[in-house]
Amino acid sequence: MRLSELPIPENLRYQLTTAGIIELYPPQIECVQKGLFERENLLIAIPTASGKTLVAEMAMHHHIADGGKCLYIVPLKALASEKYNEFGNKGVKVGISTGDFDRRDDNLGKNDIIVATSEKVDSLLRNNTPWLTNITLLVIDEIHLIDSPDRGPTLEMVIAKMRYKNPFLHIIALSATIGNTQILADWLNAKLITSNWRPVDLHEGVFYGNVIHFKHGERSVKVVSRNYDDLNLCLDTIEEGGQCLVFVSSRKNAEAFAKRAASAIKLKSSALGEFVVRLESIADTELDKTLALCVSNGAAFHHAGLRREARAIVEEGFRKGLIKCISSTPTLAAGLNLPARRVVIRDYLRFSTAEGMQPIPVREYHQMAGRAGRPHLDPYGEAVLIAKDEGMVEDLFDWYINALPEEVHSKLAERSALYTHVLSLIAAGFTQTCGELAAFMERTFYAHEHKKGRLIQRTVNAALAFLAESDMIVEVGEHIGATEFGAVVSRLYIDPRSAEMIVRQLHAHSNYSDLGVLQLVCSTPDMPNLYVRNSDVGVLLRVIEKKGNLLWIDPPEDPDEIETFYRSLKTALLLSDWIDELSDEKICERYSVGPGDIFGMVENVNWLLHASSELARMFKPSLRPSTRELEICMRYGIRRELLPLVKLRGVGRVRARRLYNLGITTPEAILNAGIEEISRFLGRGISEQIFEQLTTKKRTKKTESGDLSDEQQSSLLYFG
DNA sequence: GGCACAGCATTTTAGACAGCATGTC
DNA sequence: CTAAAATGCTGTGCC
Repeated sequence: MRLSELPIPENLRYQLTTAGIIELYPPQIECVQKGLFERENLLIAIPTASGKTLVAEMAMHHHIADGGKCLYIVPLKALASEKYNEFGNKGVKVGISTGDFDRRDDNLGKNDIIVATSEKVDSLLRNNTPWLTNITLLVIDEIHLIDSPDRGPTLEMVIAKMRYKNPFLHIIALSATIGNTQILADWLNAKLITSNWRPVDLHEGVFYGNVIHFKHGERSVKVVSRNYDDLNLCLDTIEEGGQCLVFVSSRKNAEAFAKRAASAIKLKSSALGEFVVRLESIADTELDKTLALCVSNGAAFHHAGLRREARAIVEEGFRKGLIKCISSTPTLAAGLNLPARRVVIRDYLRFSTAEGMQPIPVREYHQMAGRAGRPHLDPYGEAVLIAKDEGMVEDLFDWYINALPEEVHSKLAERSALYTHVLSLIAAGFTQTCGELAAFMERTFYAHEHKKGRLIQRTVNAALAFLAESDMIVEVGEHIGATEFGAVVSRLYIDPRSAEMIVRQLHAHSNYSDLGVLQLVCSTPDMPNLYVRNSDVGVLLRVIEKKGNLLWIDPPEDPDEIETFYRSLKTALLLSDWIDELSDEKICERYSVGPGDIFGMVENVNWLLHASSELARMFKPSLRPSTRELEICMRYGIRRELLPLVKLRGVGRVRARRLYNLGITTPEAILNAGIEEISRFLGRGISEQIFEQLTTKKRTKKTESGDLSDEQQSSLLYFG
């Protein structure tokens, strides 16, 4: 089937043709035949990189041409950016909405396509965002994630809510290959498209004894290193002109492999030098320096300890073919599309606290293996598992290559999921009575899967009891409504249990302390915590002894709970070091984390501190100012004394500290020092910018006080 | 006594969504 | 609790 035969807008056809797309792939043809343009709901379960996105894109343009509006849901912020860029510049208006972008952007709804994470869509639904009712096509990318215990329920609820709001919604769901596609398709009222077709041949095999054993045939690999099979596999592909992706089970493993690969590859190219320089310019920790060193030889590692910029540089270098190999934790498996000719799945066992070493799921293997082979660039792709002994060769074929993909099941009945979702249904006005609530739950995938059992009702009741007990909802007869508290909690998008803890502790303490508040928010279920090592315990005990009076939560009696207590305390201490202006390097060393971890934790705690200061406004106004200050200190990573200075645009943690140490501690002091003086310390351009603000601010203040002359108004316009 | 180091024992272990309001050196 | 690599610790041999 050719592009020219399809009922898609002319400009899209043109764009695609220019990009070299003329003929549709077989699974794409099937989508068209099954009614893509007749607005049949579709569940498309086909391998990665076999053209799912194009199907969705054609459908979206078809809707837009008809005056429709499309919402594209993705699981990751990085994926949202990727899709946003991909859909742009094709004659339609594209918007993006994730926690990073869009600050209550009223123009967002003016776009034809909106790309958003599932949590963000849930948040928009809770705020009754008006344009959501105008959505005619809902695309759900990676819908198999409905199976995820922590985030799946949100996705499931978002789909149910969107269908409830808009009964005629056209749905296209994209999925990895899964075991029980039919039941998911039935729930969505969708036609099913499954296929194993791939645009590039994928050779899957197991490596043992210097030979890759494929289903048909084998391939021997040159022995360069006596000790390292993984390295030999990697060098083999590079020699052939390809690139290699090695998946390992821990960050340390990823780093160790990249170092070995770097010293074996020793590639030098001037193009690579640019990437090294970029990495060095943002390097302030050992981790960054190690990465730069590896990259200078053509190898890299990739994991969540790296800050986003560093990850982006590595990805770009690999995509341009300059970096020859990346060793990675699962970050790259689920994230953005970064294909390589050969993918080595070295560690198929991964540690889990509850169960020890566990084989990774088949679906994850497929996700990694699916990265093998770049369409149009590689003649084929290879996915290679490494066997540790001869007997494992057969096993690995059975476990992964010939295995059936796992089934997907609703996790909505997990107790922890329902507190927030039940509250949101009530607070956003989806359901007004117990009966309506039960009826709404009938629309979920969970109910579809468990037609007879009504197990979920018990969990719903437990959630209702908790919400009523903590005054977030009130039940009057059959009617259920959210209190103001409940409505705020739902909109802040925090777990009701977190909100309850925060409010309870705010009530219990009049003696404000930064550490106490940090300890509190770090103890909520919304905060992921650091791992506590044996050697940390001594340090923690000393802190409890010395700063115990500042803590808001006492050590638990129950020895089973002490671990959790230590973990939240350690996390609070890291954040407390951050607002004590300890350098990234020192923090990374002290807590054995990477710069990416610091960033992630600060971002996470910012969100919770914001929620806390909102709750303080409602329940404990006396603590509101301090909490609010803490929030700002956390955002910049500064001590309180710098607060007046960072209010100025262009002044952050570094410049504020420099000024302060010079004795210039307030904006007024800056004015008094004069522009010449300040320029000597901060440079001319920045100083001019600062002084412009300071003079503007004066005028604005007058405006606010009420006496507004014509002159002032004109100057305001000028500065506005 | 001090030190280097082999060899054994113990420890450690992936990832990442949300609010709000604008700009680090 | 299953593995495997990194890290810590102990004891030996050497000067």
